[in-house]
Amino acid sequence: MHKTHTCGELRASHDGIEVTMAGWVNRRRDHGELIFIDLRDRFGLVQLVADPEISPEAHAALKPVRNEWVVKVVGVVRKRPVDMVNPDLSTGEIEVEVREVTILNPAKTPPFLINKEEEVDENVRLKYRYMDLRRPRMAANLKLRHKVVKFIRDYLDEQDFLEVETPILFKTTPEGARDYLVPSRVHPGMVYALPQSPQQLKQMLMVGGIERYFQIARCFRDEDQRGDRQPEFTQLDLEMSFVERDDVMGLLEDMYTKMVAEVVPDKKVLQTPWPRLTYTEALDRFGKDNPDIRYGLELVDLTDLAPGCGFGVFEGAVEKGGHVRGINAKGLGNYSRKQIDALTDYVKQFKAKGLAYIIRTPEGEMRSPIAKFFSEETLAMIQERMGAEDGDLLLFVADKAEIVYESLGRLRVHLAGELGLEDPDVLGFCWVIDFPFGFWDEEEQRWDPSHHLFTSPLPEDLHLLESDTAKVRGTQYDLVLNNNEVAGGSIRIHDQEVQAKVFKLIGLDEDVAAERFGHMLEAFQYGAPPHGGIASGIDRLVMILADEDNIREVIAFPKNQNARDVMADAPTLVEEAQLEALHIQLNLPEVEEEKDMLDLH
RNA sequence: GGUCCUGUGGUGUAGCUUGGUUUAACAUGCCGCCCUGUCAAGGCGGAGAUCGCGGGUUCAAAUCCCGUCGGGACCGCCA
Repeated sequence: MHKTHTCGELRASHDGIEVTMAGWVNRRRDHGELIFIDLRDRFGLVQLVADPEISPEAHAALKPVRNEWVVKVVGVVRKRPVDMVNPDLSTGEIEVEVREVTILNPAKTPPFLINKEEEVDENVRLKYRYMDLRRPRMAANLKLRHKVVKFIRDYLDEQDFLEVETPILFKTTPEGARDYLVPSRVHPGMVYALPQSPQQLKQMLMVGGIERYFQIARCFRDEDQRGDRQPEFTQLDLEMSFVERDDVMGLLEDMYTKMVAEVVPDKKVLQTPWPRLTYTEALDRFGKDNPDIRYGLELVDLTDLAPGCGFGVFEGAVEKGGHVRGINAKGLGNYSRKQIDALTDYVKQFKAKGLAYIIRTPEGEMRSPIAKFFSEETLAMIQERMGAEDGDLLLFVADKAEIVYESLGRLRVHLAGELGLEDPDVLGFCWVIDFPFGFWDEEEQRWDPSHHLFTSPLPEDLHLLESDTAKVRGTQYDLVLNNNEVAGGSIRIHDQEVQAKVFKLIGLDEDVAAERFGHMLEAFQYGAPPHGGIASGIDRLVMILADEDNIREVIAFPKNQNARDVMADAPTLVEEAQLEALHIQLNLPEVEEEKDMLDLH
């Protein structure tokens, strides 16, 4: 070992001992004769002092040393005089008097400062990611991520789960997201696909008698990026046999509640046990199936007041079967016309035609372009239902139900941001259950499962599966945390007949189903236990626990929005010989071809 | 595929609206000299940007216009 102690562990009690330390130069303060160096490793910072009267050789050796050089020193721990203690440093009571110096590696001037919290262009950070990882922010995020995963592994191990690895090279399934494909050399023209999730495999493990399985699984989806989406990401994937949905939900709830207490003890879980909302309730109250329950601003249904209310927009929407709903933006009664116009533009992104409003100024005046249409009674009833007081701003959308939910649900989150209602130290976990089993796809003329095609309907709705599909609810459960879906699962179909009916509903021919899922259908004929499970996005979960708003901040080597690795510069063109071995001929769009040719030079 | 935002020394910003006292400013970093108690050390001096790229308008462009490339946010997409 190049070190006897880490840079974070020396205390006053080590006074007088000889130590060997190694790390990176975090900062140097050169007084000419006396040189101070803050030496950094993953465990902390320690002050080295080079005094030419004690060791002229060591002093001379440290003279040329600069930031981020890697050095090893032998020295003696000295307690600092009381007035020179640095209370901001865990090792601030001592310093190390340097006797010998070895330069393990000099370093070029870093592209950005490691020792200073400073916003740096993300492209630069990603190009020099190995430097970025030395900074406290990334180091802390990776440590937190480790702790989360470690807790999960320990907890599930104690609950008799087995961690089983499943293949990365698997079979393409055209359902769901676009697959990443891997061409086969041995089988010309054929491909493997990287798994979008180990869904089928974990169900096969249940047939295999594993009973309790989990995996910290890498998943791949070839879709466009977002702040919370990467082409490859990590899921806690788990599956259990002989369980019902309460068992799976209960397990995850207990595990994450304990995990939060241990890993982020400063954060507070909003409510225990976690609230359970039906899909319908989530939409009615929050406008979305991934609600942020940390604050109010809930949607208020005014649909029943619309007929004959006198305001044509409301009446018309309801006549066409739509809804009228509102939000009381508490305390925004001082909003200007311009600010309200900005809110209107915001909801128009989500296809709302407009945003009606009633202002109650803090002085008790009412201002509204629509109030004049209503009778006194209706106006009073609207305000009463919305709990309106002086100083409030009432906002309304009247439209098709989906548009009302989407626009007000988004507006609610937007307003909460403006009002500063999103407390990062509060974790608003909640379950959303009783999802519709599927949604009718008008274009494709078939049912589209709201979870996936192995999700079992609720047993009590099973008899409606073919007669009244729209009324059937699934066993799906989603775990939502502060506006993010962080887990989703279901009880699976283990009955071939039910599975066959579902395939039919979603428009999968029997022979197509057999080709794609024959292995599963066959397996289910050999004694499949009832089973269910859940998958939880680790990146998203850690992102929230780390107070980051981008998933890239909790991934060591993420890809950018164009799915490029800017450090290694992947993806790249490939040698002709490699393509030949894979029996592949390129058919590039003309413009792309020119661009790629240029890239080669 | 679409909408919006963005690009100025190594890094972070100012300047751009209203073109010309700009020889492009400030902070930090970098280099050199001085300095024995600093911990964001200090003092003095210095180097470093043809303002992403291309074209246009103009007597004159970082600044206005068009195109293009890179980055980001969002929509579509993500069973």
